[in-house]
Amino acid sequence: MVRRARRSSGRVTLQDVAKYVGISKITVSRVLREPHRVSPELKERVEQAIERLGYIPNRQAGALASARSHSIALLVPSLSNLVFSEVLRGVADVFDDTGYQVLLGHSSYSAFEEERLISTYLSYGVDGFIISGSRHTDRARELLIRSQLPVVEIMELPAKPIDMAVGFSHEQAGFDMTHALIKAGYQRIGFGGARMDHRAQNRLAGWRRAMIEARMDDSACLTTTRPSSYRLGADILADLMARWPELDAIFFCNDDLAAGALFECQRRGIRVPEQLALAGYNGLDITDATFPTLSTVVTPRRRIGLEAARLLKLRLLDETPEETRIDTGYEIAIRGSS
Amino acid sequence: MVRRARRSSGRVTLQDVAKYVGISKITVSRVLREPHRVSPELKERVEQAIERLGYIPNRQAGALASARSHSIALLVPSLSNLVFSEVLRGVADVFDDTGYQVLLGHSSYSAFEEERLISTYLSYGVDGFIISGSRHTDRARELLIRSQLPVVEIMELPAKPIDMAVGFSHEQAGFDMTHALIKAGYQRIGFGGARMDHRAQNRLAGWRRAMIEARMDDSACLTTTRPSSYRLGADILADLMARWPELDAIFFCNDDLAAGALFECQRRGIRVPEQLALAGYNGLDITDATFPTLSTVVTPRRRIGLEAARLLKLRLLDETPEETRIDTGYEIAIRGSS
DNA sequence: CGTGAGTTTGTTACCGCTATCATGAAAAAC
DNA sequence: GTTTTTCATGATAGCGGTAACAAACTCACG
Repeated sequence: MVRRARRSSGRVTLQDVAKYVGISKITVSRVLREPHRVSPELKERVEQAIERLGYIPNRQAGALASARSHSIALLVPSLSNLVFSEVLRGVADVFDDTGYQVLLGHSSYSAFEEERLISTYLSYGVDGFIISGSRHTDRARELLIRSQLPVVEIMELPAKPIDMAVGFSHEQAGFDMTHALIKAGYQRIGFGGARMDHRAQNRLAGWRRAMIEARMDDSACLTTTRPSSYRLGADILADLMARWPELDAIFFCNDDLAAGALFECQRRGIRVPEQLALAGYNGLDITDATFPTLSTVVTPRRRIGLEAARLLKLRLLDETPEETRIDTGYEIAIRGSS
Repeated sequence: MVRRARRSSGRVTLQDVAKYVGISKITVSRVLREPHRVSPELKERVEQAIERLGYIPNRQAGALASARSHSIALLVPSLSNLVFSEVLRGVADVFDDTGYQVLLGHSSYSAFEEERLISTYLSYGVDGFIISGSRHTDRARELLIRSQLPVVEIMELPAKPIDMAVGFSHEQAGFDMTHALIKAGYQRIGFGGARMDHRAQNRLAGWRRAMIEARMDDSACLTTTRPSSYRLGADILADLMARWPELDAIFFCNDDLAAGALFECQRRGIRVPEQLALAGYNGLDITDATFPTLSTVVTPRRRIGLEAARLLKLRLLDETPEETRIDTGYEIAIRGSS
């Protein structure tokens, strides 16, 4: 019934390959890691043996022996948010063909879950971290610092990163978009937000600062901690318009909400942008596809991934990056909806 | 005494905890894995020591010693496709709090990349696989079979799975949606497709079968291998309408295309569904949000993830699932766009 | 032809943990 | 009271690799 666990897994090991060729296993190991140090003929024979026996290296053993796992962790809040899939693409582009494996984790926007993930990936022996956000639990911070591993915090731009950082100011981006709306002549600008994580709050803060600087009323603000969705965008639009019918523009803390609001406007016959202007945040594909197209803050997600990976890679190769805190900026894209 | 240089990583190990408490390391190990086998007082002291020293287990060492990594691999074609983030959610829901780690890999719709991923995750010593699709390279198949690990193929429903399978027939789903359009009275139904992976081709086949069965013209079909996007949906719509202006309905192989086409209709002043009906595939959130809402084939992505994970988990616990090939079905949702 | 440097291969000792078996003491059974 | 079982803990030997050092062999050069 209960099978006795064998000590040996039955898998082909280095030793098996070595015995097959009639050499020692360290030489087989060298063929895989430092082929130039092995004579061509022997290398050839070893490679054939590997092929014939179907040998697959055991990375756990390798990592244990060398104290290097050749893997890094990329921690994001959400995988269903397209924002982060582009970050991943950037990271993957840099680490492809370097022999490094990118392990993906998602914290569901929870700092505690993030802490757990950090702990998990430390136990996997990752060689470095790329982590979204700069808000962590104290213990998470401590884990990272004590690990002495290279860490890149991305998306935001903390004043004092744990180690390195690549991102931009969401507060300033929120300010700039609001400012652009104001300059375009909109008088009564509302704000709609969902999820309201740290970054969304900063966008809101930017909106508020711009409104106050322009001596405009900053009361038309509706936020919820519920996760963002198209439907929620429609609901928020409805609520905002019910409470502040005089609004002539709404800045949403992300594109999903803005798109959902646009659909709701179409449903209600509200003409965009004539009656009501809309703006989103992130510059997802959809903002460029809807009718009218959506004004938005285009955030350089892929570039953030690329730069973060570049910094981390340098560190992994024991080189010193010229800078360790990169402001990628963003772009205010005024489109059909405003 | 010439002492060899130590290779130790400097990290806190089981041995350190054991020494701190004044016991052997195997007992510390037991506290973590089989706490009931350790006396309560000792357990308490060990736990305090672990806390105090900040011990984090090394999973690679554990996996190496026990030949069990307590991790599984989930391989999907794409992470930017929201279809798969819901599958992941289902899988994660089952494996949360089981001590199993879900390692995510994406093949970018390439069978060769998939093969590479399988090899990589085998070298990580995963205990099982959940793999999207049933089209694999010969070597990938062989790797999986030889590994003797439990494997669940998902999304499609192959006649002869490698091991287990959870999915449904995309051909039948394509047929059913087309059939529903025909029954609703549409006379000239086109098909628009992108990416055209195996599953998309099956949907096309279903459309074609329904058209032929109804003795309708199945020539109005436009597909491309380019990746799907909203913009591409607009382009395909434009091309279809240019070549077959008489079309009164279009079935797209996914929701992104359908939504993009809808936006393009709005742009061109084509009334949906009066002048042209649209239908998508997958039932993403957006289909329920646009105006009009989009008819679509709602695929049970989360459930597929749940069921696949359930089967795999049973296998990992050495239990035998009652069935190893689950047809989840799907739902034809007729909404505002048709 | 001896010598030293460079190249190629091997030996040994771990990495940090767990499987297995062993041990002594306490509890249960006879 | 003795034997058996159970419980709590420990000693030992790996798991499958790699680092560090060592040895054997090559080859150029004086």
